[in-house]
Amino acid sequence: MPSIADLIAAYIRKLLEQNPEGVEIRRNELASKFNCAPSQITYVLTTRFGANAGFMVESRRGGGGYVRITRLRVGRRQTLLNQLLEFIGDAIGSRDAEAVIMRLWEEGFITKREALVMKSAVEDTTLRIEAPWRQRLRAEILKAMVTTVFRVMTERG
Amino acid sequence: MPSIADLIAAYIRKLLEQNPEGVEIRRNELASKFNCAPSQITYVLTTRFGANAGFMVESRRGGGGYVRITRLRVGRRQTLLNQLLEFIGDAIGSRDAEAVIMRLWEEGFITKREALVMKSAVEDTTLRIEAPWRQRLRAEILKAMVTTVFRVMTERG
DNA sequence: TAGTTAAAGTCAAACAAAGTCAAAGAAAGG
DNA sequence: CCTTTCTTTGACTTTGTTTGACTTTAACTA
Repeated sequence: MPSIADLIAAYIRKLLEQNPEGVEIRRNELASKFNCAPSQITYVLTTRFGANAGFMVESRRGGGGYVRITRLRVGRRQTLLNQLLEFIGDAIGSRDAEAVIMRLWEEGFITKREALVMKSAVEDTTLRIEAPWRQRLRAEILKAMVTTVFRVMTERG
Repeated sequence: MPSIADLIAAYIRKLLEQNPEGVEIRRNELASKFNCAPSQITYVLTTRFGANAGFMVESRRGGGGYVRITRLRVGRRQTLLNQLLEFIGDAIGSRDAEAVIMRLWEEGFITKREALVMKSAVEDTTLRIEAPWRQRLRAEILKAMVTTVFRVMTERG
């Protein structure tokens, strides 16, 4: 006998099939539809639709609140992250750094503004420090930012 | 189901699109159009069209009163930018740097993700370099990013 | 000018979500 | 059985919205 959690998960998956872009539910509504505590929905969301399952969950409280669930193109994501980190390596020049950032932007992982902010952080004019160290430092900073982008993308909230 | 507040906000945004210079409404009229308490309009104005969202709201009471909503031009932002740049100075510790970023976030100038990316760029663990230089470098990077945030915002208008 | 009326503002209370967490219960594994 | 892991629940918290009673300000009118 499947648990309620499984039924709810199946239901949400069905919704997602019908609308692959992402679905919006109301926690309490769903809970009463399945005759369970609202926190059960939260449980299903965290156990079955969390980061590692390849989904993103956003929500809002208060009147007109909602929970939005969207699928992430997960495969490409992880590989891109690894590709980029490898490409950056221990040291990287400003031109290559820019290429990394542009790539992220083209692939739709960051906004233009984020791209500009990131770029400004690793420009030669910002990193005023002796040449051999500059490349290393740039690599550190860039890797930190890129990793954050990908990490945050999979978090909730 | 979007809240009334969202509907009202959408309506005002539509008005602003049609007339980018600024828009004048009558609070009570709008309220009865949306079947809500007049103070609801005030609520929408303060939560969705405040200074941090880049708008200015002027109003007048009494007979022939009105509420005018206009996009904010650079002025006030500029002062915050200058304040922050001054605070950062030539060198800054990680705690203060974080405070700067938090301030930007609280004031609504950057998203949470942008905040996290910026923070990751200036963390101690990222800036692996001798102590006295680290503070300087952090200041440079932070100033570059903050300036970019404001510059890009201004471009968007 | 005083009084009236027509606005808009303020603020706190009530309401409406969703989140958190720990404890109790059920299944599964050894 | 006994332990561990997964599920379910409910009390409490946090966040966001809606309302209404009361205040302030401006314009008009006698």
